[in-house]
Amino acid sequence: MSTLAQGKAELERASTAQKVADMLRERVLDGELAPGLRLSEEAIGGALGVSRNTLREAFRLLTRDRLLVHEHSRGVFVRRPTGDDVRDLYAARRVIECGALRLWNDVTDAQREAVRAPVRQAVARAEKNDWTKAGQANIQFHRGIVGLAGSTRLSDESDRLFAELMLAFRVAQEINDFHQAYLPWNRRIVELLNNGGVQQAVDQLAEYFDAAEEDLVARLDAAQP
Amino acid sequence: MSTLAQGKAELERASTAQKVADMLRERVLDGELAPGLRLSEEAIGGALGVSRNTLREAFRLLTRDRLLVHEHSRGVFVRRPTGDDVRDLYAARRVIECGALRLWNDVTDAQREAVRAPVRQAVARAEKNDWTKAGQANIQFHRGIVGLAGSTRLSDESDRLFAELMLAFRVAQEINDFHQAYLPWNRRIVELLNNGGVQQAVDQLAEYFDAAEEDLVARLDAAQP
DNA sequence: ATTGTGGGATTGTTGAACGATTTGACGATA
DNA sequence: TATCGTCAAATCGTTCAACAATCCCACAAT
Repeated sequence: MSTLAQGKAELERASTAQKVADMLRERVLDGELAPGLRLSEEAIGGALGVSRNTLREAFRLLTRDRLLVHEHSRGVFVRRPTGDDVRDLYAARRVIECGALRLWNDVTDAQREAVRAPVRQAVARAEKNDWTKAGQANIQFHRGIVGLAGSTRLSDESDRLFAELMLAFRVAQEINDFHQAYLPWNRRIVELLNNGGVQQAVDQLAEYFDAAEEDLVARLDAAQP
Repeated sequence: MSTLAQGKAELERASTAQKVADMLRERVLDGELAPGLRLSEEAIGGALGVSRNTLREAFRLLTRDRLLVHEHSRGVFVRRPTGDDVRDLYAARRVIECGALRLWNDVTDAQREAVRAPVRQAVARAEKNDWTKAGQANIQFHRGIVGLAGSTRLSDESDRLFAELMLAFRVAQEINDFHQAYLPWNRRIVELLNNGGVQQAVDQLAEYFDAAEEDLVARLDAAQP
């Protein structure tokens, strides 16, 4: 029965708009479609071989994820996060992740492992100088923290916040070395959690957010007038 | 200059899809479009005088808000929240609102007042037996709590959670008397906050969530097999 | 009672069309 | 020279019609 349940996802055909949206999302997060770029309906639709109506549905999906911004009669643009956006994002993360981390002692072992494992991965990958994968593991670490809350809605929204943050990293031109600087913080947090110091771990996480936000805002304001 | 900024909102014409979505959202939250109902593209589009394509864009917007669910090649339906949905919703609220409430001593007076005022309103309206308005004030109370975080993204997402919860109330057929039962809780929370007992207020809020969730899930499972 | 098997209705997607809006260049005026 | 209309081109917003793909339901067959 379990194998049947796995096959379910494959059977659920994705709509064309969904597939187009997934493709565009990748391009945006990769940086191939740079922040601020305008996405012409005709050009993109022609290149992808889908009609304008279908493409517009894909745009709506990405607008929901805040990767694109829609301006009336002007078109859709790849979002270019500002300093205020970053402050807003970190205000949300502070509440969500610190709140979730406080549940550490009330969750399953699997949930706790979903926090610990990514840090081990990040360390291993950092030693190989694979900062791209180390950065992905860093994201997984924070996804694991949110997962402690046990709410798919909260996890989904957090994924959107993370994606938007990736855009901000790109604008600030610090995709890789950003995660690098804060990896030690993650290790400290996991150590504190393993030793029963949940409150101290939460404090560390809050400090991390303070430092990361300040750093990112500064670089962002420097990168764009 | 301030008057100019106010007029900005009026100038920003809403698209047809946006207006249609707003209209449908009202109908859904009113209960005029009952949970589980299928929304025919042809029927709704014809009644509202908009094309299928525009209507589909409106559907996408409401699907983002989780008021509608989209099933491939089957159409869109008014969401019918289940017990699991409610548990998920409250798991998210616990983290968000309890986390936000902990910031009580670090926010502006205006933010604190946005928490106190709705409770006063709810009490006044409850005395007049206007439970509909009392319920709205109850929502405002929780919106105020989320607002302590100072993140528009978090507030927007919370609004979606609240809207989805209203749907659950409707299915459980306890729109009005639900808020009534928990009004005393809100008063106690505000009292504790005013007397400096932030941690106790958070504990009270958590208890409120526990009770509300249990109650709602029970009624929901009883209302639908 | 369960399993094919139609046909009818609805959604998914496309392509074209036209009005509305934005944009940028061009020239007129002070 | 700088500012202000004016106009044409490009693009978006919306509608419409059409067809393929899919789902649903009733009916027949075993």
